[in-house]
Amino acid sequence: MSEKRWGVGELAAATGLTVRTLHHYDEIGLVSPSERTHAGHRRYTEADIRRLYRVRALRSIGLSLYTIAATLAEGDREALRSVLVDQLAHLDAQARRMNDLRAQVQHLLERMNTVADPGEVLTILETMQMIESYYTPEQLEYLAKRREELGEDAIKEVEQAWPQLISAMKEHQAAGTPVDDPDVQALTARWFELVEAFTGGDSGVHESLGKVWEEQGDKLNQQFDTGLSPELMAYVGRANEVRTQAGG
Amino acid sequence: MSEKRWGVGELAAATGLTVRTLHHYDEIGLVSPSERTHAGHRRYTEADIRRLYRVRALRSIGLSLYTIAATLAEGDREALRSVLVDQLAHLDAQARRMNDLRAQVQHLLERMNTVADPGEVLTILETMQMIESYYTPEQLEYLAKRREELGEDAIKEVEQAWPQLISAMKEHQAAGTPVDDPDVQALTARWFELVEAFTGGDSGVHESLGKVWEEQGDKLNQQFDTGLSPELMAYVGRANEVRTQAGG
DNA sequence: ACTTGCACCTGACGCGACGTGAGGTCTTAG
DNA sequence: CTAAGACCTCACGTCGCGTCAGGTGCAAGT
Repeated sequence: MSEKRWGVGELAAATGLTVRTLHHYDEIGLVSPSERTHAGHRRYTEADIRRLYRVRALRSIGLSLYTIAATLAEGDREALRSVLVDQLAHLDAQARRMNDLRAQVQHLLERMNTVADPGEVLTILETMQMIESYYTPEQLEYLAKRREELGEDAIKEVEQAWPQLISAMKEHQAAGTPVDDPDVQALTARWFELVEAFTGGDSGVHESLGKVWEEQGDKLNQQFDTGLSPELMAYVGRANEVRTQAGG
Repeated sequence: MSEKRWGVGELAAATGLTVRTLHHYDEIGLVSPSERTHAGHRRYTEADIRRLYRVRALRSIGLSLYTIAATLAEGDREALRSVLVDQLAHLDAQARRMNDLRAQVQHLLERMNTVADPGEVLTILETMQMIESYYTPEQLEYLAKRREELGEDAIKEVEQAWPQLISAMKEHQAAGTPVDDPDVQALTARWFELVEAFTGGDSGVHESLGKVWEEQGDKLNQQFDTGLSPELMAYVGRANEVRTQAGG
């Protein structure tokens, strides 16, 4: 009746796994056959196969073999729920990462169309990385903490606010609006508000950005047509002087 | 002037990488220092560092070190563009996979709330996998091909159509509507239309599903309250007999 | 002169989930 | 008696480094 036993090859063919995979699961003790023939051949019972199916189910949602082993060892409902919840968060994070990367790659491809010299394309890459690495590890750690404190939503809001702020500021600068104009002053206040909200008032971050700007600003300006120009930065700087003198 | 050279530790601190990483890049010939001191210490030139920045930029968008090496070796614009395009597709696929997995996990969590016995939760897992593995590799390959032919949108449409179809059919069955009722016949036609659209008329797939149904139908019915009951399957079967006799 | 300390070196194992042989054993059919 | 399968056990390769372990070169302090 239920005495039927399965060999590895047979089981592999039935489940679509490879023999090596079953060997591996046996090696690490995740799914071991209950019996062996006198020749040492693996003989899987129905119970073994049920365990195998559970393992595959948990694998199919992306859990590691280690986690699966632990979960099946616990065997209770809450253990399973908690790994599923963790996995949900993990997959969320992964999906977001992928989307972010995707956006970067697409951005880069679009930029490539507007640049003539092939060498410049690579220079863009260099510069991208340089800006990132001008943050020291401590600063990066600090920023990461801020990110947690503020929460994802707040960060996204800030990131979406920036382009609008920049373009508004650009228009004023292009139109020659004086820096003590109320609109400009409001925008400037908002500008530094965002910067401080994001950096937490860490002046080291500002200095780093200033440093990279001195060295790379012109290049950046040439290549990133939608970004910040040195003129704009100077304009904002003058506006901020007026602002701080007025306010302080 | 430009005679400054950098040691590994110095460079590591400046870029935020580890010394080991720089060693690794040197080992595989990806970024090697142009010089060494007489003591064998690595001395990186500016050109080396520019190469390093390019490497990190390409890494930051998820390329493998091997791909980066190949791309930088080619050095031309089209090579870069093509790897970026490939990477875009790759990231797309990854993101979709993550989202699919996420959906599955969430689905599973929801199901867990409606089931009492912890053992049953694991049985759900078993059954999920069993259904999948009742498809032979050839069948799976075939289904994958169909998926491509039909396109993602069509598949999604079908998947969304199923629950509605099932619940409508369920109501008729519960109400005792005769199987030759025009509404029921229309629903049945749609039912098998969807099945065939999805499987491409591969009867092997039907047989597999029939087989798993005989063995697991009752269990499935107990655990998946929103799904298909044997009674409903029988009802649809009878409706289909009427349909095929009427049409053929 | 000796020690301490630091930055650096090479070499080698470890991870995760198997793929891919290599080389030997057991069983069955011809 | 042999050839063909199906099975066995090592054991190395993958990828991008982390993490020791053990040794060298050089400058400052004792």
